[in-house]
Amino acid sequence: MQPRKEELTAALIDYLLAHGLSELSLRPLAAELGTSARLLIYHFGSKEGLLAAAMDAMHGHLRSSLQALADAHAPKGTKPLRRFWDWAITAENFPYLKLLYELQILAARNPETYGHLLKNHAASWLELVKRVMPDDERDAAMASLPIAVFDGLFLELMNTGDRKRTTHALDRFIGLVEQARLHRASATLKPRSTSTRKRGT
Amino acid sequence: MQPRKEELTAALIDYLLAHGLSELSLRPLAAELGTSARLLIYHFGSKEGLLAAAMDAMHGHLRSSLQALADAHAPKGTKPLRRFWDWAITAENFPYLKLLYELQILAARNPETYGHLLKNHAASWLELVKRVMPDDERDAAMASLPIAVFDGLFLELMNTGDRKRTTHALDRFIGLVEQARLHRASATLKPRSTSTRKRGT
DNA sequence: CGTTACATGTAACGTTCGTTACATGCAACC
DNA sequence: GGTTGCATGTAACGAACGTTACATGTAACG
Repeated sequence: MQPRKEELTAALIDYLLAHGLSELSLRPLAAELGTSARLLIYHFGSKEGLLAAAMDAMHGHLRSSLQALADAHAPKGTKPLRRFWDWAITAENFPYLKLLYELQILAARNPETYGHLLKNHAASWLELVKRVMPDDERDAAMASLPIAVFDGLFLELMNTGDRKRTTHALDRFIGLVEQARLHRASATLKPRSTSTRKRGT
Repeated sequence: MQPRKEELTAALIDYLLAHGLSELSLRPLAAELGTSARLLIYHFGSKEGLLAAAMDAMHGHLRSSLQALADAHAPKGTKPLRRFWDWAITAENFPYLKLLYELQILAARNPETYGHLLKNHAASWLELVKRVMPDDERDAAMASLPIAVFDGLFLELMNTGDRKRTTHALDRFIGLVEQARLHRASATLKPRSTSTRKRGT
């Protein structure tokens, strides 16, 4: 790729992170990048090619950042979901994820316009969650739940900006799951009063 | 309101439910409604007025439907969150909520364009959740959690259409909360082994 | 019958959209 | 030094956008 195109792609990403996808227009974009609509088409072929290049670069960035998260050794006792959350709400990563959620909504309504841009990150996230989850919780419904909690809290963070409350709520969820896990473990060790009692009648 | 305008509003709502907000254009809309862009402006004053009228009617519809849900007597033992979910994924209500989520995302990015249309249903939902929640769980973080679960699962339902898995995941969450509640209750009745033990050293 | 109010049709306005035609600069390479 | 290839400027294209001007139809009411 020509160096000029790479420069433009980087600036383009910043623009998209700041302005979103739904009202993107070549001329205002070009004005802010200090170039012209003519050149954007020249470098990227079309508006769709421009978006594709930008989203490709974004996915690359996110993938390497996720890899760095996976490589870093976890502070002991920190739950994976919480680590993922902390990673996601970083000043650096938050705008990227925000844009992905926006894209997901747009793609749900207009697949022919935005579908191409959406690598199936939802599916890959689900696999990621399943990988870190204990075996006894590895069914689709239980894997959906942490993702939904993450999605829902991230949405609320997008709309309210309240990092403290959303993070607190996530910790509550983690606490619920942990408590259930401990409860289940103790019930297995000494199956005394739980569900071994005959059903009433 | 003139009768013709009411007819148009009803048809307009159907169109918006089917096509979404982000790519709305007067002429295609008018063509499908069997009228003209000229008349849409005539009746609604402007495109923004048209959207405002449509969203107003939508909120009215949702409010009365929610009221009906509140008035109906709950099947005994059904958790409020599950009742709300069942209500939300109804064939009738689902498109409305889908549009509200779409609007919320768009408004988060372009408040000046879509902000007006967004009655603060997020806040009112949060109040609703707080109202049905036991006292000991009534802090903001714990109230955020059911909403986030609902939002996240609804998002996933929007994107995958998998009613079964998302509903199952919701039941899992309800189970977690219920289990924690029971656990807490028993710990209160016989505070024997939980947290009364001295911290180790 | 004339007036009034709602409704509609035709046509255009000015703007912005993505895209293209055409010409030109600039640096490197043979 | 001429050729080649990337980069850029100017200008316009046709289409679609929201909106408006102007004329007309229709039915109710005095």
